[in-house]
Amino acid sequence: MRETAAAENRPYHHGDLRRALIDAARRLLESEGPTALSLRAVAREAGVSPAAPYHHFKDKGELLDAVAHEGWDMLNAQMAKAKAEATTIQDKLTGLGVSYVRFAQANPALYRVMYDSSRDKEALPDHAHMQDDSAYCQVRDTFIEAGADVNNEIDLELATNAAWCAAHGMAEMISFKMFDHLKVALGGEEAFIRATFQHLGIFAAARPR
Amino acid sequence: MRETAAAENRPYHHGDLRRALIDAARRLLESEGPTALSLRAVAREAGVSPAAPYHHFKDKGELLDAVAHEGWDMLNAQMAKAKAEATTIQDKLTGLGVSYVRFAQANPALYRVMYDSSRDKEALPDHAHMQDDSAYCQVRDTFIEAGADVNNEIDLELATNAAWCAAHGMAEMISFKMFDHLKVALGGEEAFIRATFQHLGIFAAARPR
DNA sequence: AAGATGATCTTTACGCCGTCCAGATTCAGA
DNA sequence: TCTGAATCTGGACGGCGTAAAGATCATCTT
Repeated sequence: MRETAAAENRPYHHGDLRRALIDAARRLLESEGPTALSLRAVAREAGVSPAAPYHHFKDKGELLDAVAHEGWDMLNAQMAKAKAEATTIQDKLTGLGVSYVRFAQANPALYRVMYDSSRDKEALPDHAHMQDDSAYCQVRDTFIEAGADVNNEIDLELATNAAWCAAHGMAEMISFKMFDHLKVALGGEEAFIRATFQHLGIFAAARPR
Repeated sequence: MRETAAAENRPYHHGDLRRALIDAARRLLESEGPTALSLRAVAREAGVSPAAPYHHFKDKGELLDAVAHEGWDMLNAQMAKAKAEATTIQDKLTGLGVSYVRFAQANPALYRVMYDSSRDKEALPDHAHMQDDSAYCQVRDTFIEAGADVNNEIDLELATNAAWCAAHGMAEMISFKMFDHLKVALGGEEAFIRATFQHLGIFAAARPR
């Protein structure tokens, strides 16, 4: 008797069920949305019994955490690419912000999981803002490149936080239909994002003070 | 046989079960958080059978919508109060932003429900941004009072949207522990909010352009 | 090589959930 | 007063997260 999903032939026990579960979860997240993502559905998609995941994750939340972790890694990578491709400091800053919003827009369900699992712990995961290649550090470093005062740690963090607020706020707003006419008037979504950032100042110009 | 919750003696059928259900939901939301808010629990809290709510709401989502609606009304009122109490235009703008964030902070579960039920419809509810007393219109009007060009509708909407992004982003960030040391360093949460807004420009100064 | 050990997976079960349906109760209008 | 509609109850269904107990299988010890 064959499983319908992605199993085919299982070598010993499964091989790497943990990996398979995370992949199945991300597949379901894309295709069915966040509300349809149940532990049982993930197990089903991976071709395994409903209780099997408990040997790899303490509970559903821990599986979601693992999915969120990969989301942050993807976001960090995408922003690094955006920064690398930009030439001027100005472009780097704006590019980072636009890249952030575009990620949220391209992976809305994943983006939601990333913040939901953060909110439970009342903290963004460390690798999302503490490691060298993190989105947070990339923004902060760009502010430094732009001439921000390295010695004023507080102000540097404030600026980075402000940028994060702007980007996250924009990421949540852009999917609301109420702004569609602005996108049209400005000639596309990216123009809308850039225009909003311009009003917020922070991504449009480095503001060493 | 008496119910344990808030029923006591029911006159005819219940009186106004719709009202009672919304109140029960908000009570549970405050005390138990958003994850614990099930339709059955709400019915239980209201002292009524699990199927009773279906005579007043199409499904769970519609009950949540009603709760969200009251949340937006509360937010609009709180922001109107903040604006009325401020004297200068500067104070009005900053006060609106601070008031928004404070609301989200004081009612985190309600704030979550407000945006979750919006996201499902891909639109903020009309009364949250279209009526005269809405938070959106209050911010926009203040920009006008501050000298924004009334004829440039697009730019005015962009500015208002930008302000909303900043406030919402800040509202989501402020509960993360990773910023606690900034709150301490700046001498309180409100100072942290104001300093961040200052970096974002938009709430710190009207920016007619 | 053989058997023990422990990790992995399945089966079964429990209580909670959202929702539907059939019947009871009560209100309102003729 | 009778009738019909609105409101509420009780019970049922399938899906959920998760725990416990048993089966299976890779690996380690001797």
